[in-house]
Amino acid sequence: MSSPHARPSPSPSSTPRNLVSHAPGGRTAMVSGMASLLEGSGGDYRTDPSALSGHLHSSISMCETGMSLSNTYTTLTPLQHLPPISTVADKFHHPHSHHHPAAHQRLSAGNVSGSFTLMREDHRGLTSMGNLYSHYPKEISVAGMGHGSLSPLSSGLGSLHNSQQSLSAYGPSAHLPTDTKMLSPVSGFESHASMLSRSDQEHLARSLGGHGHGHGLISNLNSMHHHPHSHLHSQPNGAVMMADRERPGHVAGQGVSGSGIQAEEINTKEVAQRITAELKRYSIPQAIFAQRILSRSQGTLSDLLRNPKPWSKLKSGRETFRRMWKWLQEPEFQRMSALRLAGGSGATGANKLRRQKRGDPGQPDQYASSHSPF
DNA sequence: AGTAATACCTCA
DNA sequence: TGAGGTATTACT
Repeated sequence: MSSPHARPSPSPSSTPRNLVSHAPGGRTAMVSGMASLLEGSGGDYRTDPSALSGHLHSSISMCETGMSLSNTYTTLTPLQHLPPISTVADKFHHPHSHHHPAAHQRLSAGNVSGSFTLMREDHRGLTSMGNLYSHYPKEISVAGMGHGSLSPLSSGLGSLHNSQQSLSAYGPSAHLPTDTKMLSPVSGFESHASMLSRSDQEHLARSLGGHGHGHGLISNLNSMHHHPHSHLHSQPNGAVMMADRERPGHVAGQGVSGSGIQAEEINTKEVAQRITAELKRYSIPQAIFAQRILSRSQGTLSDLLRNPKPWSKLKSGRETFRRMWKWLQEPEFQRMSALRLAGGSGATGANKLRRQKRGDPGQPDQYASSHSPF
């Protein structure tokens, strides 16, 4: 290892990267909101939940119910950072429901935040988070979709029929080719749901599922469950579950080279866009998400997000997409916890260390997350 | 497939 | 103008 890596001399070869138009959006402001949540409340909701319910709106009182689980955070293992990426490859899908078969429990099928096995009453947590988060997301939704002046709900419902449409409102996805035939007959569900604030999501759920079955829907949105059928089910999150015998492999280059009993074909494009949207929404820097959730570098994430290769073309890269996809399944607060814990506890120290090897004081080590709200 | 590093962009 | 963040690309 004589030559670690020849530093590409800062050759100012004018990189033609100005052809992309970024969608503007006051992020820093949102970051502040997020920062408050994660650092202030975010950190507190694990250690001092009562502080929240103390001065928040009464509706947060529901959170009291879920607060018990907040305690769980403190007691539970603080997230054993990221397992070897190959570890979570194909084993995160069994909903080993022990006691309550059809109930309202979601299992965080061990991975990023697998430490938290949350059992809660479906939308409770979501609702409470909705209140907490109400600061920032709305703003961005306006910025992001302001072109159409669509209310989140409207666009969301619209996406039921055209899942890509709402997403295409975001810069990077605006240039979507016409081949959105991959999947997502129903992906519109979570598609828009994830874009809505939690409270909206609840409303939507209620609207769609009625009051009696509302939680059922949410449960479906957040947890995976394979049907005994032998047809491929489009998961509401951009993945298609395939029976071991019904393996297309001919669809628009998204064929699956599954193995074993189950092959989740993830619509990489869909996931990429979803992630992009979520990151934008919550002002989560790519670098943070990449490192904390994906255990990858910012550049990698950026590339994956912008140029997602079809699932069939992926090899080991599938793991990365699986993580993204998995993260999308998590409820808000769990996602945030993952983001925070993974880096805040210095769990992924190894990742950060490699950045520091430069030892050059002049560089704003943005990856060190020293200043990051996360 | 990913990392590292930097050019470039947007915002406060 | 500085800082934070993203896109791009050479290299492994």
